[in-house]
Amino acid sequence: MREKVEIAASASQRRAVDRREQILDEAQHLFLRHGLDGVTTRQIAQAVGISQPSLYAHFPNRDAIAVELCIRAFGSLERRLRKVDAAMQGAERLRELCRAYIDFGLEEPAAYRVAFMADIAMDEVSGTHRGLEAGLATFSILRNAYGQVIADPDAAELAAQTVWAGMHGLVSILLTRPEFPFVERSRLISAHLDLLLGQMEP
Amino acid sequence: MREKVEIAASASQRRAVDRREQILDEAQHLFLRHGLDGVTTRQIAQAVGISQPSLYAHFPNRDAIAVELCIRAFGSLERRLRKVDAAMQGAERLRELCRAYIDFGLEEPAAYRVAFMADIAMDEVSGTHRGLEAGLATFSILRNAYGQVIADPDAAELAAQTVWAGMHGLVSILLTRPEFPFVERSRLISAHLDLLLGQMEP
DNA sequence: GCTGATAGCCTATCATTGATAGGTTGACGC
DNA sequence: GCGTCAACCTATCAATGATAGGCTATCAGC
Repeated sequence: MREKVEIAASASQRRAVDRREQILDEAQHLFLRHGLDGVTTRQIAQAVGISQPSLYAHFPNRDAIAVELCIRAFGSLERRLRKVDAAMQGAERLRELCRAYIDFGLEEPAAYRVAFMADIAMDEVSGTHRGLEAGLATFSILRNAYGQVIADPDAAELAAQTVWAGMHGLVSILLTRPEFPFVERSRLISAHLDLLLGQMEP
Repeated sequence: MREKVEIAASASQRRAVDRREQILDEAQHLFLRHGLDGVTTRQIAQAVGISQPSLYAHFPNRDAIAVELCIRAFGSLERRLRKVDAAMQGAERLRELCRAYIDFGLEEPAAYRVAFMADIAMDEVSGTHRGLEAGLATFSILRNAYGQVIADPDAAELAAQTVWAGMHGLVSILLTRPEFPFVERSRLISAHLDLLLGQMEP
């Protein structure tokens, strides 16, 4: 009897989870094309094929959807970084990690914005620290890579944060102010990487 | 006669300009306290003491107000930079320019957000390139300072853009993700400046 | 089988937002 | 005086995020 209850519950739960995932899929697709502020709950609902209020059975509010997508975005970045992390060593690894980070931002701008630039209420109640946790997990790849090059953990942490901030600056300003007369992009990226990693290769 | 007409016109125009400035003052004050998205046109109108639709006699839409404040923000940053620029020379000047930039971002976060982080439609019609021009004027201070240290203008431009991006990264991530466990702030800033300016002092 | 509970969804409706339409008023040139 | 016009108002829109309350099909328990 107990077993039956659990099976039923899990089946129902699975359906609910499916629908939730479906909502996130469609939301991600829409965000990708129209940006975080260019998508309404009604558009999401229509894409899923349900009514707009039905979204609120799965998410407490619109921001909660954004937080979920933020976590997905970190997941995408994390995969890119892990691939590089596993394939390389030392200074080269650091440089390629940075390059992978920048590539992620420029190739998946919507994801990047949600992850690092969106004004999501990360300090509120609903599962918001999960976004922070996802970010920390991703960041730890960079920190660990620095840990293998810099002995002092504190210094490695500092270096990783500094370099991360530097990369974020380039990516975010390229995304936010594309009308600025930037130097040719690949040159800018290379120069930026040289600057950020210059300390490593004297 | 002609003179009278002109006087009257300019007086009327002056009144209109005053009201416009008044709107901007109140909007700036409100943006400062509640952020760009936390202020409604009704709040601005109430602060000024006029009806909400009356705002549209002075600005085509809400974004136009934001663009004006963006220009004001650049003005504030520009004053800070010019003060440093006039008082120093060489590598020290570069470092203090960067520090002034970072201080601006941290001390006037609302202004910084409007200037560098807001998703204002900078490519639209209404006086939007004025925001870009203001930004370029401000940036030119940094570029010129680099021009006095790096001979090749192209290289100076590249260096200035790179360093600017690096600073922007630190400021913007501190503003956007304050919940991240950053290293102690003054250490982080110093390390970041060391990194960005390291090339200058071998 | 029947039945009561419940998950999942719907329609109807809110309050708030940015924005528009159209009328009123008061100053000013003639 | 009188037309003109700028500045402003009230009334109202459409769109948006969010809530209230009701319908229905599934399913455990008898």
